[in-house]
Amino acid sequence: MTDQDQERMRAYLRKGAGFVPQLSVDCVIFTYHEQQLKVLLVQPMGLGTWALPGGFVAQQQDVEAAAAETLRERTGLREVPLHLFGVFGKADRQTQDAQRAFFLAQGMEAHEFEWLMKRYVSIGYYALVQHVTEAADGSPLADEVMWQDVYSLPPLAFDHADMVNQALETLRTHIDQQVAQSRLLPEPFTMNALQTLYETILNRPLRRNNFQRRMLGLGTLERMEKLFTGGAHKAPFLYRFL
Amino acid sequence: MTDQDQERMRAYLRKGAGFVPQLSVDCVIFTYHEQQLKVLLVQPMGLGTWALPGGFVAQQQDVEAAAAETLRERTGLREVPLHLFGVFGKADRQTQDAQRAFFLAQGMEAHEFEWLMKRYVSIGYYALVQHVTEAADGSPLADEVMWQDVYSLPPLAFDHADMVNQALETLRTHIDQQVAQSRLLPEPFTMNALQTLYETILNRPLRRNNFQRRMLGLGTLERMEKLFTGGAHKAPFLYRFL
DNA sequence: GCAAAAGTGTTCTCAATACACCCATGA
DNA sequence: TCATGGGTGTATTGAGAACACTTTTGC
Repeated sequence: MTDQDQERMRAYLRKGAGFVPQLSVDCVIFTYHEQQLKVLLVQPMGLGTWALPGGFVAQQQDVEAAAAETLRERTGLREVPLHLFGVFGKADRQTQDAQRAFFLAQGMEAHEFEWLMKRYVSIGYYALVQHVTEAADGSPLADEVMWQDVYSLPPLAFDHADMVNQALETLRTHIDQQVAQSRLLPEPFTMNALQTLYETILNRPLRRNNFQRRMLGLGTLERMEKLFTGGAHKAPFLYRFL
Repeated sequence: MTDQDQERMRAYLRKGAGFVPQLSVDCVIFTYHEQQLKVLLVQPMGLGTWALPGGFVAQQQDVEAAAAETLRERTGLREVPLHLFGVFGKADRQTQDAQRAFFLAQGMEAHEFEWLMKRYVSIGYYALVQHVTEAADGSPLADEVMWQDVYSLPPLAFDHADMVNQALETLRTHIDQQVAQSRLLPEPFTMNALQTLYETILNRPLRRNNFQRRMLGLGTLERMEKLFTGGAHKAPFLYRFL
């Protein structure tokens, strides 16, 4: 959690105003690095559990803008299209104990947050973004923020593990658009690199030749010159998204 | 709006407690009657505008349960699967004027609801249900409740017209499951009746023979005996959903 | 018998799939 | 030269679309 977040959080906890009560946004932010599909996790200070980056919605703020703000603060990324993937509105999705621990971790006294111990409804947004290691202010991501392999997640707070799963399912059904828009791979890239990315997201092997035809059929790839360097074998074409 | 609703509404307005503040659910409830795709609309007492049936979320209530409750009160239907189709969270989606008119229509005095004049975030659910003309208590649907042809809607409150459009898009993409689950047609029905239903929902003509093959290919239809009565021509098969 | 509605068959296309083969490279 | 990775061609399958033909029925 960034300092800025702490600030907003404290302001919310103390003032109890300025935000829409009992409403939050949580973001499942995927990236791809070192052949792994990763999710951005945060560890609110003093709380021993990892969680999704989330935030509150200011009274004058669109709900989606609140999610975008969270994304910007944590990764410095702007103009990234966020997509709704679910609403988490079960009355008992947060236990009283977990909530209390959360507020205590913010350094609050019990009497300060007792009135806040109500159920929260959370709106879930996801995005697939470039791998970044800097927060909005240009500083490196703090210790309490990390990219974690989606296939080996630590225990997460509340129902955040469910959220990741639902977001992942949604990402998979919209993989073509998401990958093309994300500009995730350093261009130009080889077809093999693109295939590995797809296989990582879908978590299953794809057939090389069919994959190539399918990708070229989408009409979003431009073929460029050849690659000579690294390969110990035939030099593959390079591509980039239109 | 039913009496029961009025009651809940007043209680909310007066007590300002018991519900999650600034959060609502709105339901787009589709049915099919007289070869028209219809949407359930309500007209809050005294307000000159039609609106979607909506409600608030009690503190101990799941968000989806709040939507189901609305559906049950208005139509008496239970166990109907509701599906999320969107979140409407723009800060300015309700104008102050419209909100004021809404509260005034409830018979409230200005000083009673002034503190309530805040933005609302609404969770949108939709369902495709059998055509019913009775509310939960067995009484006929009141004057302030009507089924209206989706293709000729009156002006709706707030952003409810957008909601209907989004819900309709979602319904169309899941038409097979929705129609099969809805038990909308009186069984047994002819293939022609089913096709007309599809054409009404999709708002475009379908080819008779291809439609038949596609439907039978779904594996959810059971073919029965013949129909003799009405037809002035060849007697068609009858079907029902498995 | 004829028009209209209903049932069924045929063809074409396209995408997805699976299999197979050739090419280029560097160890 | 040969194992490996990369590029491409081909056959098969199934769904969807478009067209055609036959069957049944009341008038």
